[in-house]
Amino acid sequence: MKDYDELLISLRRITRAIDLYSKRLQKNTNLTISQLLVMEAIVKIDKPTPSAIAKSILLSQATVTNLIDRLEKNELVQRKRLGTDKRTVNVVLTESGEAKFKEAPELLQSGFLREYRKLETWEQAMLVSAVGRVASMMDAEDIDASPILALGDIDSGSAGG
Amino acid sequence: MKDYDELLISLRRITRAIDLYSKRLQKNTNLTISQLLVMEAIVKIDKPTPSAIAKSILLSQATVTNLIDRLEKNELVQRKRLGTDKRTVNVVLTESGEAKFKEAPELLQSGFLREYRKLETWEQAMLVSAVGRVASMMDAEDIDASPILALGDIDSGSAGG
DNA sequence: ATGTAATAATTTGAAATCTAAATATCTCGC
DNA sequence: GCGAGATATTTAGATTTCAAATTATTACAT
Repeated sequence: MKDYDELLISLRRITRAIDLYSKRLQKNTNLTISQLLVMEAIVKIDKPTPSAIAKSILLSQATVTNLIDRLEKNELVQRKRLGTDKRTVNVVLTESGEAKFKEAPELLQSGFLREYRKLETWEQAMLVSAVGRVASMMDAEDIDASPILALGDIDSGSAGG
Repeated sequence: MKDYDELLISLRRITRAIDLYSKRLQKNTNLTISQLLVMEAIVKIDKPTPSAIAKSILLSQATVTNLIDRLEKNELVQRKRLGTDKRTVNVVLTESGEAKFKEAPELLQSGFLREYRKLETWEQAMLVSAVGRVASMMDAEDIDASPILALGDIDSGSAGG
């Protein structure tokens, strides 16, 4: 039993629940959470290029390209080269994309939201703050990338990140 | 701006951090978090069958099969049909699997663990409790997956939600 | 102008993960 | 002993996700 076992399990429960919800959405609406996030970013951001979208929803550019591919195949978004810089791509919602986006479901399980909204304000704030704190501790800059190398890689050269 | 935006972002940061850490582990040790979890389960569980492992680490059976495939290919585990029931498979660590498992890294980023372990006991408990609460709210049984049925399936028709 | 470096996007390759369907085996009743 | 239904596992197919390698274009220095 490690001192972080319980936390680990809770985190796995959360990520799994999110994944399952995403898959359920896909089955019902043919859109996953990630795809919806991309569409939301397109609406929100000023000039929604793949890289800007990636930054705004915390995904790599490659992943966003992939998601846009799928959305484009389903004719919900369209790529356009608009500016003078021909490298940059602007992504826009199609008409059917806008329609679909308007009636899109929430990005978190409605069961969760129902419970969450029942909480007192201070309780909500407490949860938000705790989860935010864990997030900060988790994605803090990786000074610890090297200690791992030290475990199995002592003799060969360091594989830089 | 939705009332759960901040929470959503924190959750995404967490899942991403975990995913990136898993990929970094793979690069350095040729093992992902999930693979390590499977090995840990094999050590911990009495009769580690794929289904028992799946239940213990909160993954589907199919996923565990997949992970065992990979571990077996790398000769870290072995499938054995031991009992009288020839449907069940027992998974055991090979010698090299045991060796690798012994020197395996932690399942959470060492940076996170360092910070976490600096906290006062009550603070740790608070985080664990908060994250656990979110997990419970998230993976609670989805009564809202089929609200129509929940009302008493009056005309046993439309199932799709 | 010409070549090198930087930037934007895409492609490629690998892994994790799920559901649903297929396969193999077991148990029970007759 | 045989067939029906249950149980354990695997296979198939889809999506997400990343890093690294490629491709296309721009910016800058000479």
